[in-house]
Amino acid sequence: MTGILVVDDDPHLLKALRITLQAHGYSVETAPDGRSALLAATRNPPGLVVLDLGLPDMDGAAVLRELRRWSSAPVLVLSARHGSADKVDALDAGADDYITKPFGLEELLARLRALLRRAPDTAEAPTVTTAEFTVDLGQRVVTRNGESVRLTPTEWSILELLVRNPGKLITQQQILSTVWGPAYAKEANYLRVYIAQLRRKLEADTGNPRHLLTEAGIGYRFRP
Amino acid sequence: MTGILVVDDDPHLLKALRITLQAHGYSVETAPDGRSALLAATRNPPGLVVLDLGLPDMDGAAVLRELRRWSSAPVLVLSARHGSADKVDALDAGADDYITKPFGLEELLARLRALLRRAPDTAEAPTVTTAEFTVDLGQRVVTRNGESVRLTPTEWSILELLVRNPGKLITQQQILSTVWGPAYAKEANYLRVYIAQLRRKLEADTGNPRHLLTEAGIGYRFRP
DNA sequence: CGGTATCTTGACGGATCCTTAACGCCGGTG
DNA sequence: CACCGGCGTTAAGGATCCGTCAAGATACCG
Repeated sequence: MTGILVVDDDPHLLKALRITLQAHGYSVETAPDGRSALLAATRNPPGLVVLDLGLPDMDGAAVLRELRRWSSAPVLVLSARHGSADKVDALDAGADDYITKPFGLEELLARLRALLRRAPDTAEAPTVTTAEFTVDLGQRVVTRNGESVRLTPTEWSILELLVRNPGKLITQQQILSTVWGPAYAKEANYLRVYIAQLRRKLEADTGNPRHLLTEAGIGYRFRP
Repeated sequence: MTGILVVDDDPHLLKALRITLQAHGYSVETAPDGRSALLAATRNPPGLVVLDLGLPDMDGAAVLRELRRWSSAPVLVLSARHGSADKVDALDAGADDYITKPFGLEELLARLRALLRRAPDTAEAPTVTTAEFTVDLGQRVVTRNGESVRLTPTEWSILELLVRNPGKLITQQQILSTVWGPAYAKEANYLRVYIAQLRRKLEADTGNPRHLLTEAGIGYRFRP
């Protein structure tokens, strides 16, 4: 769910945009002026910014330049001014697109899609590290002592579930029903086999596991 | 010096754009219709495309889609049509910007700068190298032992997808749906055949692949 | 219209993975 | 101390998946 920051001093337009964008699956934040826009962007970095040029407190271009000092998020500029010089200034100040009011919502949405299509994936590649091995959830690689470890699909599913909830206790039923499906919630045998295989591949001392811990009678837990 | 391909059926506009763009330091190629545009783009991949929607031989959107099959260069669409639906269609077909005729040259140039600012540097070598072969993503050329390797379009699509994500595991569904389309997500047979062909052309020991690795039950992975 | 390159489809042996069962260990319980 | 349930380990069978090959279908080009 991409986060969009909408900056405009017209409350009606702000409300309309918020509703429309949220209806299309975006997470929306709004700001009525430049100062609060920069504050909001710092507090919760957006994936895209819709910026009106006519703000009460500061020049839109100034907001743009300030934002560009640290953010590379795409910026779509709204403006009531049709002049060529205004467009050139905004685009050269770091804006990625420029449309004039009044505009069609469909066009705005299409331009947002085009901009987001280009944007580098803000989706971070989480990689969990322990003293003995590292799990790269993005690349789907497990490394131990510098060498990559071969995991079967089932082994990976279990490890991923545990690693995505570090320190948290996952019940056997949870593992079984997410990996094999709800119908297999009673097959605790499977788990014993696969946990053993994971330990053999990842733990130094399989007898005394340090990261893949078992809670007798309940489930398992991953300790970083 | 970035290469720009300008596609328009109006000779006067073509000439004016060529002169203006060259004056601003771009290298310009022109095409009067869709067919020759695709040909020119294949022969000399441009860093950006300016595309008129009203072409004599084929629909502009069709040219766009065909181009997008292999090129990720930014596309700026020109059109005489102001309708919202036209803009949405073009943008969703893969265009990055859309301006209506008549337009100001200054605005066009500013929008080109904004697009090129985002585009991955074609100047830097988008070429991936392994111990045994090199893949030039810009020129669409694969070299092995100093000799260029002939790849079919399908082979190239698969290799490109894998090479653009080095070390990352790509599932069979991902490959099938990006290369053949989402409807073919179940045809794992195709993959087996084409992966075998790629290995025969690129790997020294087909039985022990060193770069095109298979992850049983999941997908494939490219190791640099 | 003929020829070439490419894509699709099917079949087979071999490798990998999942399932299942059996056995030993440990801690708790009566 | 004997019993028992839960867990770890191992290995064998069967199911699934993969690599390979080749023939037929299709698209492309002169």
